[in-house]
Amino acid sequence: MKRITVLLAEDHTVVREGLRRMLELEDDLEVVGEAQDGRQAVALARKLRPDVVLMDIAMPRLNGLEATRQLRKALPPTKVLILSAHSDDAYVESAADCGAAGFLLKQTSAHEVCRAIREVDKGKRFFSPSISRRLKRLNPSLAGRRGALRKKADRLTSREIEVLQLIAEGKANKQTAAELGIGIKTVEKHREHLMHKLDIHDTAGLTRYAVSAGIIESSVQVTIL
Amino acid sequence: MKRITVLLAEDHTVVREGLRRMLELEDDLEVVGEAQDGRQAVALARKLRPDVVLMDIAMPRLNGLEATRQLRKALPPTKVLILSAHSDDAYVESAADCGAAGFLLKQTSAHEVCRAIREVDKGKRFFSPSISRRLKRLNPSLAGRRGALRKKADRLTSREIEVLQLIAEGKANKQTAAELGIGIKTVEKHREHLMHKLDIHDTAGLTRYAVSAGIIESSVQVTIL
DNA sequence: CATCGGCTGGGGTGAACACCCCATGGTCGT
DNA sequence: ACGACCATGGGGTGTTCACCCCAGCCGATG
Repeated sequence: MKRITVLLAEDHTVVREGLRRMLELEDDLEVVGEAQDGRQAVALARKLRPDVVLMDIAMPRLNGLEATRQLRKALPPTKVLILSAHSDDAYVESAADCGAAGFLLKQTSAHEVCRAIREVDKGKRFFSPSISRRLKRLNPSLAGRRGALRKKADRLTSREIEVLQLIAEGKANKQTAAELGIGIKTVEKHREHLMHKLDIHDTAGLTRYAVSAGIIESSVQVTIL
Repeated sequence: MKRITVLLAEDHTVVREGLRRMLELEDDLEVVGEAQDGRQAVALARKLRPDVVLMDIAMPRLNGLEATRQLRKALPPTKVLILSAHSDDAYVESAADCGAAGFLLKQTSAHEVCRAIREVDKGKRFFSPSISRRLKRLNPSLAGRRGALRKKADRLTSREIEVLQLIAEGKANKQTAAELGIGIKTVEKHREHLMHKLDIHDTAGLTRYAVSAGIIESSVQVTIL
């Protein structure tokens, strides 16, 4: 019998360890890797090609939603199951847009998490009951793709959101460039575009925007240990 | 040998279950109960009289800090170990005020959590390293063992808070100086003191601090992401 | 096929900032 | 009365940033 390979992406170590234990109790599930942030999750997924990625949303360096978008693009067969503590409309809404196969709340039991992993591995969708209700309320048509509603011109690109998060985390352009493996001038360019699109022309404003948009949390722990 | 009895208070089921598994791997620890919110934690602790309560902060009905205060009053011998995802100053500071014996971040490993439980059971205090640094900054007397007196050592002055707010609002030093009717160099000096006291050395970090400390709101309404 | 947008770069300039030195008053509490 | 802390300043130096110019490559879209 083929076991379902799972990659854990969760920045809280004790939670991640607990999740691994819970999943390892199941014979048909195999945790093949652990990531501490979104960027690491994308990198590990490319390397390990797991069947399912169990992804937290609030993570340093690259948040789970953006990581999901990149992952779905690079590895279409890999399913992403969002596991979030919160169920803000913005989260639930964009989780579907990002191509997530499911959305679970951390209030869910481990048993339910395992069940969800098996379902999404089979190609089905799986949402926590409260999430399903919310989805119906937000988007009765269920067909997704309401991107047309937003102004195309002012919408941030995936790369820009990525840079925005790093700015809000306090990274200098040089650090951001190193982390993304691109040149400083390019980072400056993204920063410039961000400021123009959002009509916010200072770092503090960008940071407040990132917080209120849920791209980061106000109490990010950048320096652990 | 007597085992250390532990009560878990954590509203996220899957996290709570994972924690239980991790603690049960240790021979000297025994999970005697689980609470899904602060009020239930207080009630169960009164009934079960555990040695240590592992308490999350963000919980429904009654938050972990207030629960800790009530618990310490009703059951002085019971030690409370805070396990939080965030390390906002307000949390850390009041955790000590509430009589918590320790403060861990969820970034901590399970091994470290077990160690902390044993330490606080023995009557010692236990803080995550990053929390210790923060405590020293907020209140040096508490950093050492059993400093009961509160000394306002490195707390921000009202002028500094004033400047911090303007920084977080995106004002440049020149604007701030004009608004406060003082010189630019003086503003720079306040900014310098802020960075030193908070150990935060970038505008984004100061802004996040101001948001999490309630000095400003991240009030921008957003639909992106 | 051609166009458009996104991502990637380089140059350059002036402003702003981080971080060090220094000093002068004022107000506390010991 | 003395040190401490605070607020107010000046000088200087090196780094970073905001904002303009320029361009090539690629993928999607028409």
